[in-house]
Amino acid sequence: MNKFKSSEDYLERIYILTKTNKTLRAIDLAQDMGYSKPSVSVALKKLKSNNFITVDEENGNIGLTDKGLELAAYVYEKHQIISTCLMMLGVSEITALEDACKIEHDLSDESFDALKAYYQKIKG
Amino acid sequence: MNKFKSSEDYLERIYILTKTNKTLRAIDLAQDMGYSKPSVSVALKKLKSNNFITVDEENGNIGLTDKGLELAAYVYEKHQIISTCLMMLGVSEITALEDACKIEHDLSDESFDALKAYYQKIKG
DNA sequence: TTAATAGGTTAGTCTAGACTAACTATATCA
DNA sequence: TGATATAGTTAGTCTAGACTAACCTATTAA
Repeated sequence: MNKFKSSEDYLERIYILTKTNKTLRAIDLAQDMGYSKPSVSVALKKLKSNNFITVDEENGNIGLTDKGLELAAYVYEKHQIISTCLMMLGVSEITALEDACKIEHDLSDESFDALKAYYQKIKG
Repeated sequence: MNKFKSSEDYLERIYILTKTNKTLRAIDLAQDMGYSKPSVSVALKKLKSNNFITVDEENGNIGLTDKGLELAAYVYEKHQIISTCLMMLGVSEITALEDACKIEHDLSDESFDALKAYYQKIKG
């Protein structure tokens, strides 16, 4: 997992942006994430070759494959629960979101499951 | 902080090993951490030039400077509290320690303070 | 006295993931 | 028709932090 931090970040962002935006191209992602066009181009090429995303030949629109969607949704759920838990501890929203962005890649499934169970119990 | 993960890992390990071992040399650290001698040599050179550690010219014994001790103790405290909190959530010790090792470098001071306050309240 | 062992360093390689420079291709506007 | 803007790619650079190969030095053993 540790090895794919960057890919997970891209996937999560694609997941979020394709939920709100109608279409998403490489250039939109570059602007959103604050990376250069070449960085995004190379990252997307890798995601594509690993079958996480599709890129429309015609218009360059990015979409998630089933496999990509599954991973992206999981990373996003981690992000949401970690940041919410931090905020419940009194951490400011901005810091909680920042920290969640980093921690989400490091937390094992076992720890995440435990955190999620705790979160659900608290939430009632 | 994110940039110095590796240095923090070395410092934390030096902190732990100098508490238990009488002396600590590069080779001991290499064996303990599972890295090659050259990797450790280069890492120690960096820690030394940043004034985190001292290395005895005579016998190669590694020691922490005040600055190094302060950072190492802080990272170690993070490690302890994160892993303990995870275990309180029901995570196995081995996973909790592994995850804490990674998360300790990412958690901001603000989040750590909040987690620590929570931990102390629970512990009573 | 020579050979082996232990500890450490130097030099060079590899990978991920960012970057810039420079290119291609398409579309639009004067 | 030709200039400019937009989107994307390719090639090459940089950094951190691991690696191996090969070296130096000091100590110990035959």
